[in-house]
Amino acid sequence: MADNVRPLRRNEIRQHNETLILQAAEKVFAEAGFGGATMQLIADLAGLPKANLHYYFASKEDLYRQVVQNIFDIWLHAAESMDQATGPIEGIGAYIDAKMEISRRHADGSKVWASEVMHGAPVIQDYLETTLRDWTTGRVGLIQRWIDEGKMAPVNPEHLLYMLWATTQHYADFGHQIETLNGAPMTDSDWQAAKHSVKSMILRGIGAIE
Amino acid sequence: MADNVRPLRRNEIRQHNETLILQAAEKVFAEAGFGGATMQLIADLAGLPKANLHYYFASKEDLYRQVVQNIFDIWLHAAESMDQATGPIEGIGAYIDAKMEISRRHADGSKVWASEVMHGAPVIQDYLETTLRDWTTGRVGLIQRWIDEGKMAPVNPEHLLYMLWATTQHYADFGHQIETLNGAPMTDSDWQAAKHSVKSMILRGIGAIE
DNA sequence: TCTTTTCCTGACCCTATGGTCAGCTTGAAG
DNA sequence: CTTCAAGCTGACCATAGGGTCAGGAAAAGA
Repeated sequence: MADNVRPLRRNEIRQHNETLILQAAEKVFAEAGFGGATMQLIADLAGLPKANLHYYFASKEDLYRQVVQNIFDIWLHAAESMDQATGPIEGIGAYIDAKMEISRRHADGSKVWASEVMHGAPVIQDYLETTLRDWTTGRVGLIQRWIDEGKMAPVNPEHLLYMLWATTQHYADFGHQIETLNGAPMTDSDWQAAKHSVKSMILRGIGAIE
Repeated sequence: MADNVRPLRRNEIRQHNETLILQAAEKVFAEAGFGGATMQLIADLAGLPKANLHYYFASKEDLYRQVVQNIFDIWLHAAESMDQATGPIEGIGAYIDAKMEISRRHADGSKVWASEVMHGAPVIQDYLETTLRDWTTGRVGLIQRWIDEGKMAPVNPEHLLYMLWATTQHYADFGHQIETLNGAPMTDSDWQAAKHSVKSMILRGIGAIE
């Protein structure tokens, strides 16, 4: 089988390498933190010489910034799942599904995000203050409406959101702990069980079911 | 007013400085991560010359290890609150109280712990596999007993524990996000409200109340 | 084919940082 | 008062790691 390395077109090259670097960076930042990550490690993982990283990304910080923004976009996208719902069972159920899926598929990204926030959000502070705050305000209103309509118990909407974030992201950020206690990596059915547990406890917790 | 610097006794000196260094280290590790923390920063915060840190702690890793162990001890200690209870309302309620108090009083420690686990627990892996696993097994049994006795809904005990850890620690680890959304540092009554929200949602979620 | 632009990279630079050490100071013991 | 061990630290070392750059390779365009 011959190697199918048709020479890449110009624009393909750029896109291809940037993606390669961003993926490697996400993993290394997740595993080592910003301070512990080295450009060399990222370069090795991406299979490129270090100088090449600096051709595409001006600095380590610049690279990091883009990784964090990627996550934030994914995060926000998942948030949409909550909107078209007519009540908490669908809305919050779908949001939990979406966020659990992110924890599973983008565990590294989740860790980078967690790390960024834990260290005081040096890079995405402005997003927290604008995009995230707006999003939160909107969702708090939505939840309050559901409460007013008697569709769920009168819980504090902010703290409900925190609980949703905390529980779902925990499966990514503390995945290592979970798998250690579990004695093995989480299987497909483990994830199903986790999702089900989270949904049933939270939906019951807010008086939407039972 | 004269400076009341009675010369410290020998053993006092050691204890005093080690504490000073450990406190500074906890803060710096929390804010910058292991990789981002520098001995110089810790030394400055502790008000000691860098070489002095190396007199008390062999290496950065050694210092870090002790910080992590401190947290782990606090963490385990809080766990005891769950044991003397006769049912989930007291037991889990007390555990939530204790863990929320840790999030408030030891936010830095909580962050160091989170960081350590996120990075694959390079330092406390053995603790996860022994002490923590044992503790977890015990608590799972306790919860299962409560379920069997009809004191709460038949939820998955492991996932309940994860939810407890996630929600309570979130207030420390993501405190910056919360305060940004909140627009101000959490006040006393904010903490009361948080504690109450978490407790009522979880206790209702496991069918222990309502 | 020739020219231009993008892509690529080995070799290099420089600062930051973990760690060492020789020699000093100071509390305690006798 | 002397001796000794514990405590202390300025100066130093070695290396790692972010970043640069000159010049070469390769695609696109003319």
